[in-house]
Amino acid sequence: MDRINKNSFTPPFYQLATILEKKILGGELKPGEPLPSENDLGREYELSRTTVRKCLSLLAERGLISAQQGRGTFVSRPSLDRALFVMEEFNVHMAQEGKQTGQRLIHVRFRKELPEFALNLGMTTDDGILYYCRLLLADEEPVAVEHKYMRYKKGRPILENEFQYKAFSEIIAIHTDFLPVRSQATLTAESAADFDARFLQIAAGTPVLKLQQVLYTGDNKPVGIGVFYYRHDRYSLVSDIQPLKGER
Amino acid sequence: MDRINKNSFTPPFYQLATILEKKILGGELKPGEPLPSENDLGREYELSRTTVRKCLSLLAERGLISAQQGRGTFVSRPSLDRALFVMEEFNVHMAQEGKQTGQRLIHVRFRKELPEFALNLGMTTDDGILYYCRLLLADEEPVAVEHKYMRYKKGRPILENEFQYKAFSEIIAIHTDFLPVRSQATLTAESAADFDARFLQIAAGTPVLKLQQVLYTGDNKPVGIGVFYYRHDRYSLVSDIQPLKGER
DNA sequence: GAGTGGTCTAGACCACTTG
DNA sequence: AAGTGGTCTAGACCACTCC
Repeated sequence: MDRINKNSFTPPFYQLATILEKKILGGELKPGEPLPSENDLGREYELSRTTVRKCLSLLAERGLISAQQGRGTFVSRPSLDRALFVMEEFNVHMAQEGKQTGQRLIHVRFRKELPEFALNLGMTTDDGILYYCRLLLADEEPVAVEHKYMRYKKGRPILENEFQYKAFSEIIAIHTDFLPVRSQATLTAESAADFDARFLQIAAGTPVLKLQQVLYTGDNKPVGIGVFYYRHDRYSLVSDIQPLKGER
Repeated sequence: MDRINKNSFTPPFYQLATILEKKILGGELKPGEPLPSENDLGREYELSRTTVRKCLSLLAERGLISAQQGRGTFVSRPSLDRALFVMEEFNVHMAQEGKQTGQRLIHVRFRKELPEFALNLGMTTDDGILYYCRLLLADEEPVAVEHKYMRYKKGRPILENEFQYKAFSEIIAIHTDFLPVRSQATLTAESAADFDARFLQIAAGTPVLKLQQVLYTGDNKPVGIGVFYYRHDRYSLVSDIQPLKGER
């Protein structure tokens, strides 16, 4: 049996987590089977229950086990066939890849009407809509086109560089009476429309990744919609699920 | 100041989390600003430091704050412009939408060679490759085509229904000497090839969502590759970021 | 050296499940 | 009634940051 080394630089809860992870991945503990109870694990490895629990919650986060009050903690089905895609803001995403981002404002307009898809999402016009559209660049090359629609009262000027440095939800919070607290996003593939294709420098009809984002207030009214079209050859999402870094 | 109700059904750490979340979303605590120290929060709300920490770790998980040892805990930039897409196995995903899944095995073949893209991913042929290809259905309608390549020794028969009920990583673990412990997946858009388009009942060239999954052993050798093509009108990913459910 | 977050302990009470 | 996980407390030591 592996023991906990209390003089190690890696803390006990993490050591125990790698021990248990090894048993699960190695098949010693099979899906559906219960782990020893928290008290038993504490006795076995000479750790307090709090520490055991911290370890188990780490494994649960990673989808390896799940706890059921009153019953026990059980090994989950293999989690390698899942994927987790974290989509950051464009600037952040590209910075992570070491690329310089730029942007070009294509349109800013005050509109009285919303496009049909926005109405279908439950958004209302009210005092009017501010629409803007930007081309997003990475290392000088076009990567995405974004279209934004937000509820807006005329006469509250927005500086152009706000589009650049503030998140959409911030802009709405600052320039309207609405406070977005919820965001729902949908990701699919689609054919590039003529308009977007032109700015992306691709042929119309080329596949693009489409991200649609809807921001809601606390009472679940949509107050902002963003639609992104990404060139499929310059933007993709990556998920990496790996075992815990084991150490002494 | 909001107080903690110790007789409530919602536990104190959760109550405190909603209190702090409200202050952050409402702008009372602005991005970059420090929260009160854990000890101070404990004194202020009459909770132990452990409980305060549990609350803070909940907010940190949700991206609202981040802690820095020795410095303090700080409010993060607005997180509404992020998105989190969790991609489950096909069966699980469709079950969540209340759909019945089915599948049709298109090909199973023992191959001596790998396609070029697989070689580029660092996969080696060795004793040979098992290739199979399935059509995935939801409520009788074609949704995706998957192609799988795994290192494989001849003469270890696989039952057809294993493809149906076991995850790819399980099949590899059972039928080869390799144990996948790491999975890397990439998501993009692409044009449907003739082959896939036919089975998906769409025109060749139609945009599809492409997911490519590579399974690695502990020493980071690829042992299995899966490629999925999803009809964009029948498959999309959804992310929903909402505030904590506040209660008494 | 004072203050911060990171970890750990030992013990307690609760809600839930099972025999 | 016994055992399980869920929550909380009070106190301790450590590593880190900043003055």
